[in-house]
Amino acid sequence: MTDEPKPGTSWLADSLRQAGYKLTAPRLAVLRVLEAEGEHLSPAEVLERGRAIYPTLSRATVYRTLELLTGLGVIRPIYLGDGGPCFTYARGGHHHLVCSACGAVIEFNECVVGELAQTLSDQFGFQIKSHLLEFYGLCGDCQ
Amino acid sequence: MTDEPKPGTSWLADSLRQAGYKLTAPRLAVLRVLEAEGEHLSPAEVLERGRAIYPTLSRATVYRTLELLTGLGVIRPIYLGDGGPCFTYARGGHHHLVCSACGAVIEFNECVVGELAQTLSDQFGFQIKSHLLEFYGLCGDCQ
DNA sequence: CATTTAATTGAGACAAAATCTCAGTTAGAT
DNA sequence: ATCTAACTGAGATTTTGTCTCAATTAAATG
Repeated sequence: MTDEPKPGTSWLADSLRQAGYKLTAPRLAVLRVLEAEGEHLSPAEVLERGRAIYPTLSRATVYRTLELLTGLGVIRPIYLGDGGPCFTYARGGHHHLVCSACGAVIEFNECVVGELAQTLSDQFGFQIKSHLLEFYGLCGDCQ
Repeated sequence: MTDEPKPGTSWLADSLRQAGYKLTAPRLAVLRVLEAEGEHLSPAEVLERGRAIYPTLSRATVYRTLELLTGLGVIRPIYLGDGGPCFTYARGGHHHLVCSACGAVIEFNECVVGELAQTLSDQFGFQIKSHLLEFYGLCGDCQ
């Protein structure tokens, strides 16, 4: 075994493989970008960074792969500030304070939704994988 | 005093007026659409429905008005499923269960964030106006 | 009520983002 | 090694969002 992980052994890659999708070089490039950055990447950024890994990566493939991963529930599009959608892992929780005026995003860690998640899961027969909790308002500077 | 609107006046219109913006017919058409539907309207839908009220309403005006209201913190863009952004009131809380597979959105009412909101408000000097709590996963049909 | 003025508007050019098509390529099963 | 359905890139196309500018208008003022 080398120190380098084999291609296609990450959580994202495993998700694709287990769902029966092929692990192609263009897809692996997208996965590597998502795994390297992890948070808050727009499709355009994924394309740009992905081409550093796999130069002929096409925009269509980026969108297709993001859609695929979204459908599998392993990444999620979210909205931060005014900059269009970006993608983040759909694992665990994401917690933001978003300023309506300047668009600043503050992350916090308290998680108060665990019990509620269980209740909702039971109540609606919904299998919960992740959550997003955002507060909107005015940051200290903008008040 | 109270946020309860007087009869004949709307919360959105009052927000614009109090911020010093003119209450024009095109803007009122947009407000009426938002107030009639309230939730989850895309800019294209606002334009289409707005033109039923004010036929020459332009796309630019829709975007400008949505941006204005967003800047005032009275509506918020959110992403549901795979569609583009849609707008919803930035008042109180919005609580969704979103299915990663089929895009179904279930709303629920339990609110567990009140105490946390106060804590964060104190901790970050952030004035909180609304929140969004979404759970992602698989709905009963898609499991 | 008429005048004034700065905010607001629509139309359409423009730019950016996202989707679709299709012939060629490829991962992975056999 | 072969086969085949899944996948791909390139670029056309559509959709979405932004910008400009001359014309219009809300509302303050007299």
